[in-house]
Amino acid sequence: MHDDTWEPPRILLAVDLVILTLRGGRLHLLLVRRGIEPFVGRAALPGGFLADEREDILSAARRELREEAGLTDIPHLEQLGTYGEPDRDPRGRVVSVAHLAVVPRLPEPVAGTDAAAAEWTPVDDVLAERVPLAFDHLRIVAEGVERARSKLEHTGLATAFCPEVFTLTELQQVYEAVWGTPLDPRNFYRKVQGTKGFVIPAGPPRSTGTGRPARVYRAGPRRDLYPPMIRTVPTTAAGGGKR
Amino acid sequence: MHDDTWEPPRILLAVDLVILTLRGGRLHLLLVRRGIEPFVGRAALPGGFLADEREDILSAARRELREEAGLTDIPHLEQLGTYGEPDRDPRGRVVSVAHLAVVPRLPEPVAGTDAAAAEWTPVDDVLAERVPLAFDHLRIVAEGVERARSKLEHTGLATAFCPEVFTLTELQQVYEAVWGTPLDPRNFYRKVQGTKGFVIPAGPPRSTGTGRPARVYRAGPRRDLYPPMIRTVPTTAAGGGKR
DNA sequence: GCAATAGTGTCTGTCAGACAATATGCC
DNA sequence: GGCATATTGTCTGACAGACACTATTGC
Repeated sequence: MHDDTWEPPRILLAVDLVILTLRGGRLHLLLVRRGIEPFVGRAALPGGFLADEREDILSAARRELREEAGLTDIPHLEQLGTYGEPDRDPRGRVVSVAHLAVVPRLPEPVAGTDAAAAEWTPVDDVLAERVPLAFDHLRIVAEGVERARSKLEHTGLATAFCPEVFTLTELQQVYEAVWGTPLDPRNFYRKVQGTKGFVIPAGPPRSTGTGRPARVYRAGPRRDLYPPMIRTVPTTAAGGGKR
Repeated sequence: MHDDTWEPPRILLAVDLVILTLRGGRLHLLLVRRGIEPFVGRAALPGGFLADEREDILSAARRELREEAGLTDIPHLEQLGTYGEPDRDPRGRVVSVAHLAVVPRLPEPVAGTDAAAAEWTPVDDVLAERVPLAFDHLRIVAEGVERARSKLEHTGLATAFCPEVFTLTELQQVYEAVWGTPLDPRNFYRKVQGTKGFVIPAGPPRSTGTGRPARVYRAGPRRDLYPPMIRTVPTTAAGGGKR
């Protein structure tokens, strides 16, 4: 197939991070402002090259999370996909392994050490292309958000958006924000409580200022939800066929 | 963070392929026998390095599929994940992008041009470690098979295991083989036919030698199945709780 | 007719969605 | 008490699982 002198090409390996959280009932994404070419000044996903020959890919993702976003406790971090089109980076052949991270709401827009600026941006603005991104990052964001939406259905990922202890209403708001659909609280309660191991009680009810105090829970050990949470589809206008 | 002379490491990029098919009602996997070090003589996934600096990752996967397995029509090929632990390959730092391919039953064990030998191996034998694999390929296979099982539930992937036209019984056998669960044909019929766009009629019934001839279908345009096909879980011994 | 497989109809329990009613805090 | 939110309960339609029954071929 090749002659004896053929050597496989060596390429640059990067990691990129889709970091999602909830702020004010809306899904937000952490973006950094690029300080160097290419795409100077453009918003981009946090990320960077492998530090050295021996760094593990997941470790690199965690390091970037720390360096660029100041995030140290990561409730959830998983590989999303690998993007390696030959021309995605004008500097040469760069293959990037994208990761999805989900974090609870944090104190404030974290100022990274490496990045010029890191800020939370509403996901809607990014997907609607009101905020242009560098490289092929728009596509990566779209796939990351869809992954998160899908994982909400049949895993306990939703709890990763919440603080250590949370109320069921807060958990419901996670679903509503990520899916963009309102849910009936009563059915939501029944569903969540009927799914053993999804959430577990954590202490006495906590007053929220107004109304009856809600019981608090923490994330349970259950990883796969069955039956899954249902992402209701807007009924197709007239008559409503099945989706 | 680094001094000005720092340069990111350059690494080798490979693609590996988990190619699944059905043979005799059992799920099989294509393996090649390694002809060179490391792991000479050991079974391994088909795969190889990027051909050159400009080759796309997906193209590389298709090329390996052709070169090592002689497969040209690929009904389904998708990225599975990227494996890059520093010590997974004794030759140095190799990062591999694994892909999942699903093909209909083929004429016979294809003899590759590159590989010393390519043969279909029952997935059970691999997962039970009766057939030892090179590198971290066992883990890749496990994740590929689980991905296939999962995609059967909520996508039309099952049709990729079938020839151009097929009967519903054949389609049912795909589910039974991949999931390892027997299904009730009558409920299966009802379910599949109630899912618009999953399969579409293709010509008159075809006699199978004995019994009533079955209607034939081809894969429909539907990609996501809702409601999903159900993978019934063996009831947990005594009393049967929900899973 | 008989064997064998394809395909339909019916019954029943479970679960999702709608929504009424009750509980418990703050003022 | 009055307001606001949390939580429980009930009703109903849709669907999954079990299984009896009919249809269509080869012999």
